Parts: sequence; structure tokens; C-alpha cells
Amino acid sequence: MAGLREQKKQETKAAIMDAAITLFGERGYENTSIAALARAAGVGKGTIYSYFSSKSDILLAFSEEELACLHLELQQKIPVNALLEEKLLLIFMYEFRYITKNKEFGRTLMREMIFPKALAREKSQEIEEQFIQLFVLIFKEAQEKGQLRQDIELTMTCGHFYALYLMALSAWYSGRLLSEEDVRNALQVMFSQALVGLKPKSEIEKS
Amino acid sequence: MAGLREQKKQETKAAIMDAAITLFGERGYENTSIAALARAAGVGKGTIYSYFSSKSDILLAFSEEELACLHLELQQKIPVNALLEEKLLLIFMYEFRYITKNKEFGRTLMREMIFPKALAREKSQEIEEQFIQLFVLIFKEAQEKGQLRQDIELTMTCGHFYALYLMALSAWYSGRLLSEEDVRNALQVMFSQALVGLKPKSEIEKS
DNA sequence: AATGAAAAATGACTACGGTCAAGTTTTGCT
DNA sequence: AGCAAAACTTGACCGTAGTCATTTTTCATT
Repeated sequence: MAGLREQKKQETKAAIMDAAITLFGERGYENTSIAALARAAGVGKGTIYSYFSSKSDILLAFSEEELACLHLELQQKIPVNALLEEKLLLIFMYEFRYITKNKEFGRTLMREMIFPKALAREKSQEIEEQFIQLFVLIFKEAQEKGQLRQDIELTMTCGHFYALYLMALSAWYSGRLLSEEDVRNALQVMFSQALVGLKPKSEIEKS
Repeated sequence: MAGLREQKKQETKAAIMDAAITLFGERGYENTSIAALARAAGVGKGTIYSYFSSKSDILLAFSEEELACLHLELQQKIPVNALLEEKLLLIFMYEFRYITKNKEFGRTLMREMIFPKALAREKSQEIEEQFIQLFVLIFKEAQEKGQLRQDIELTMTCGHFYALYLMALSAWYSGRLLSEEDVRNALQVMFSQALVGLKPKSEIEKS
């Protein structure tokens, strides 16, 4: 019978993911042991490691699903006629709120996303890729409207804004920014600086 | 006899730090267990935890010392008359080379620096503070020479460039940038974009 | 010098992430 | 159906970070 094996594998993997969604949601990532996860999924501990390469790999898989939802939801909430800066702020604050809903969870996820171990590289890149897709349309549109330079690759522009978001997130985790409002303000300021440039206007004209 | 106790405490702490410098240097952070550290320092395992709050706390203390050296060395290597962009590139590439000399070590350090746990916050901020001091003089000078806007706080400017450095570092850890040269080039491009701005010139003039 | 209280050191212990040799199930083949 | 190879599962086991009740050392007081 072709596919019995494959089907069972899918089921097992789904059971693990379901257990992860439940337990991570209930008690958070750090407080969920692999043993508990295995118990909840109805499999042995070792089985988990034939579907995921490490505990953080499960976190990444979990987040990939959750974030896909989030981004879909987000795509519909972006007002078409808003300014570029407003759109960016909306996206990043949405992301910020999700990531920091559970502080420990968010920290572990970001650590794995930004400084991934060799084993987790692939998944972290997929998530990032997904996130970047959100921006491509927005940036293309902005370029067409003449609100963004056309001589810069979109991935560069993306990277630039994402870097600033990271900085703000880090500042929040370090306690230099305390509230959501602080983060929003910091982002707003940094974004407009990035757009206009850090050089004085007189200097820019020279080049 | 006043201070015997205090003196011994200093000695014990120094012994732990020395052991850390030796063992982390020899086998790296991940391959050094607390038990081994305790053995090398000639103390019990528990003792280490009355001087440091966690393993990563030791890493941070270790790095604080090492980086202080590095930054002192660096301060003398910065050519006075170089362009702002060249100076920045020099500093960040120096830092990059140090951090990535041992990949695992650097990853753990950066994870702890950028997304610190509550316990390690203080030390990670001190290291960052130390790093920022490197820039203050350079930026002040640049402002005086009219190469940087004066209506932006220096800490903001710092944060902006540091964010871009982080992005490059992350890209290296994710495998999107492969060599030191790639990182240098990426930084160079992003820095000049940050200085000139991401908006087209025509748009900037309007504001 | 003797003593008891306070500070510091200790290592057996716990809980966890991850491994792997042994056991179980599925599959293709005769 | 019977069988052997391949794929999959399992939990006892390992090494490690971090804890804590107990023991040892220091210090002030008499």
C-alpha cells in the first residue's frame, strides 16, 4: 500500500506541531521540556529528533506557521494610500507586538533568527524570506511614486529598515526602551533619518 | 584583621576569570563546562555561582576585559584625517574580526549582547557603552566638520550605524554574506546609503 | 583563647537537551 | 502467506547548567 508510511509520518509530525502550539502557548517555550512535548504528542522522545533537529528548530517551525497567519492578516490591514513611513511603522509594530507578546519566547526566536546555528539556518531564512515578501510590493510602489531611490536594490532597502527595527527591538530587550510607545517613536525617528540621510543637506548636494 | 575576607573574595574571582580566559581561549565557550572551569580555578562548582549569575554572565565578564583591550588598541589605530566612512569601516571590521575569530563564541556573545536575559542586562549594557565611547569623538569631529547633521543626537547616529553593522553580522551568521570582504562591501554600501538617505534627492529638497 | 554568629565554599542532586543501540512496523519480493 | 531488508520508534543513558542543605572559614566580642 503506497503512502501508508508517508501518511503516518505526516500525522506524527502534525501531532508534534500541535503539541508544540498547545504547550508553547500555555507555558511558553522555556518551560516546555522535550519530554513533556513528546508525552503530549503521544510519541517517544527520540521520535521528536527524527522530525526536528533541535528544540529551537521546533520553535522555528512553530513560528513559521504563526507568522504566516500574521502576515496574511497584516497584508489586508495595510492602507493602500498611506505614506511609506506609516506603512513601515504599521508592519514593524505589528511584528513587534507579536514577538514580544511572550518575552522569553520572543527572545529565543529572535536569537535564533538573527544569529542562527548551522542546523537552524534554513528555517530562519525561510521565515525571513516570508517577512521580506511583505515589503517588496510596498517598496516597488514607493519607487514608482518617486518616494524611494531607484538605484538601490530592494533587498538592500529592506535590510536597512529591518536593521533599524532590530536595533529598536534590542533596545527594548535591553531595557533602554520601556514601552511600546517608546519603540514606535524610536522607529519613527530612525526611519525618517534613514530616508533623508545623516549628512547635512548641503553636503549631499555636492555628491 | 580587616579585609582578609574581601581580599580572598577578590582572589577567588580573579582565579575564576583567569580560568575562563584560559579555557575559553583554548577550547571555546561551548566546550568548556562549568565543572571544568571550577576545577581549573581550584574552587567548587557552587562557588562560581556566587560570583556569576550564569555561564553566559562569565562570557560577558570575559568579553568585557578582552574588548576593553581591543578598543584601547583600536583607538590608536584610527587615522585622524581619514573620512568618516573609512573610520567607521575600520572600527566595525576590527570588531567583526574579533567577534568571528571563534564562530560559536561570537554567536553566543552577540545573542547575549543584543537580546540579553534579565540577569545579564547590566553587563551587556556596560560593554555596549564602552563600544559607543569609541564613536563619540569621531562623530563630534564629523559634526564640526559639517559631515554629519547636527540636529541628531549622537546616540541616535551611533545606533543607526550599529544597526547596520548588526545586519551585516547577522547576514554573515546566516550565510548570506560569506567572506570578510563581502561584509566589508555590504557595510560600505549601507553606510553611504545611510549618510545620503534612501529618498531621491528631489524629494529631500522638498522637506 | 574561647565562642557563636555571619559569610563563603562545597559537591551531591535535579532537570533538561540530545544520542543511540535495540526493538517494532512497514514494504517489496518470491 | 512468508520473509528479509529498510524505515521508523523508543526510552535508558550521557553530559551539562544550575540549586541548595550542609560544612568550613572568618570575624567580632568577651
